[in-house]
Amino acid sequence: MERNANVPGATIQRLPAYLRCLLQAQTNQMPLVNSGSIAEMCGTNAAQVRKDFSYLGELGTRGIGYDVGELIGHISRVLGIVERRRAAIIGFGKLGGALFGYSGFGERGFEIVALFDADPDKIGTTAGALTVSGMDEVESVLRGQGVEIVILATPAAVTQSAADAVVSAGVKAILNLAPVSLSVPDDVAVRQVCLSTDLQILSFHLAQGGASER
Amino acid sequence: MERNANVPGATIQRLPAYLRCLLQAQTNQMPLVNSGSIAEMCGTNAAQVRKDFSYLGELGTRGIGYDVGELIGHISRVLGIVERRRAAIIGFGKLGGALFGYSGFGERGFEIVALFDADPDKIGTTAGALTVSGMDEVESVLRGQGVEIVILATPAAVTQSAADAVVSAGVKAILNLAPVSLSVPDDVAVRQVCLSTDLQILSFHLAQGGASER
DNA sequence: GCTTGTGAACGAATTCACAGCT
DNA sequence: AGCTGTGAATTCGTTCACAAGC
Repeated sequence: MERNANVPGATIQRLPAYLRCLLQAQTNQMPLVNSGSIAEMCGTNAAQVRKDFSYLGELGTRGIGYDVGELIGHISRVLGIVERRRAAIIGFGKLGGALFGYSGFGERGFEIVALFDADPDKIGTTAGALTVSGMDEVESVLRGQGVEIVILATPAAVTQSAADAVVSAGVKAILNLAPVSLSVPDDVAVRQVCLSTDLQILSFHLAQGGASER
Repeated sequence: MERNANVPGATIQRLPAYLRCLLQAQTNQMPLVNSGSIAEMCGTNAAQVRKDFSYLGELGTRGIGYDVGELIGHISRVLGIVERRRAAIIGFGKLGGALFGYSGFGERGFEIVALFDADPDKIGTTAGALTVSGMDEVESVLRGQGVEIVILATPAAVTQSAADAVVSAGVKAILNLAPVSLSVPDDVAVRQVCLSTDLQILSFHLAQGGASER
């Protein structure tokens, strides 16, 4: 849509962290930052920060640094979160419930507008302003609500079929919390989050003795 | 400790996914697999799989493939999860509670042996076989229990100080679920998991139109 | 014949180092 | 003088293509 197609994937993965640091700088009444201070806050290095930002345009002023407010606006625009995106959670168990209760999504550009679960005892119950829907309603509710992103917090065994319903509803972005690799058409973006995986990677570092990472 | 120091980081990050697929193959009574079938299960390609495994040694048999049981053993050994590692959760709110209730850690090499929270109302309460301890006990309990990995599920504002206590206790691996970048000595491995970050990356893909990712 | 293991080619990402503005 | 923006150099990771072994 934009010309951001040339922004490297590795850079995009760091933009949210930059955004977080910049919002904090803004809270701390800092009107300007330079690449060194951003690097320090995010745990990278100054050259990396400048190179990353350079893919987005010429955002700074030589000799001065970057305007915090402008940078926040620019990164938000690139990430497509200038207005909040509508998301849904499928699987309203402990994890799904914890995520729904988490306020961080709202602050970072996302609004949860639908909840789904397979358990008949949960269907029809309310959580906040929402009512939990059943799995047979996934497609219609997602379409009706204009959901753009779905978070899968389902048991592993049913996750692929949930994903299939989500894809049928025309959703193009899925965050999968179940420990299975999904197969979806390749115009659908999937991100896999698996805490066991992260623990195993940490375990490797323990097995090695020394650390150093990312 | 081992000679695995030469295994590239990118390979290590894929080992947990391979392990997951292999365990599933084992459940399905498949005694052998080849690089192509592993690739399909994990969403990579065969050359990648063979190259990754080659860093761990010569694990397969030409013309035949890989023995599932042997591979599982080998990868588990490299990841250092042949015996379960002891972990703790700091921050026993909704998220911490959901993680504690999750059985997947136990199946994948980890045992939760301690819980901590700052809330006086929670301290002293029991969850499963454990009693929730206060933040002033972090260092002593972690040492006493021989905890190797800590999961931080604390509010952002107190996460750095919790991390400091964890580091003081001699723990060398931290999984941080709070949306802040931690600063720790560089012999401590940290992995940052932030769902908002992942949602923002997905949002970028939506903003672009097409997807394609990992 | 089929599948692994691996050098070599290629491509992506990071770091360096300095020219260009303010 | 200070800090950004960026080509060039380097490092890291992936893919290719084929020799080696069952």
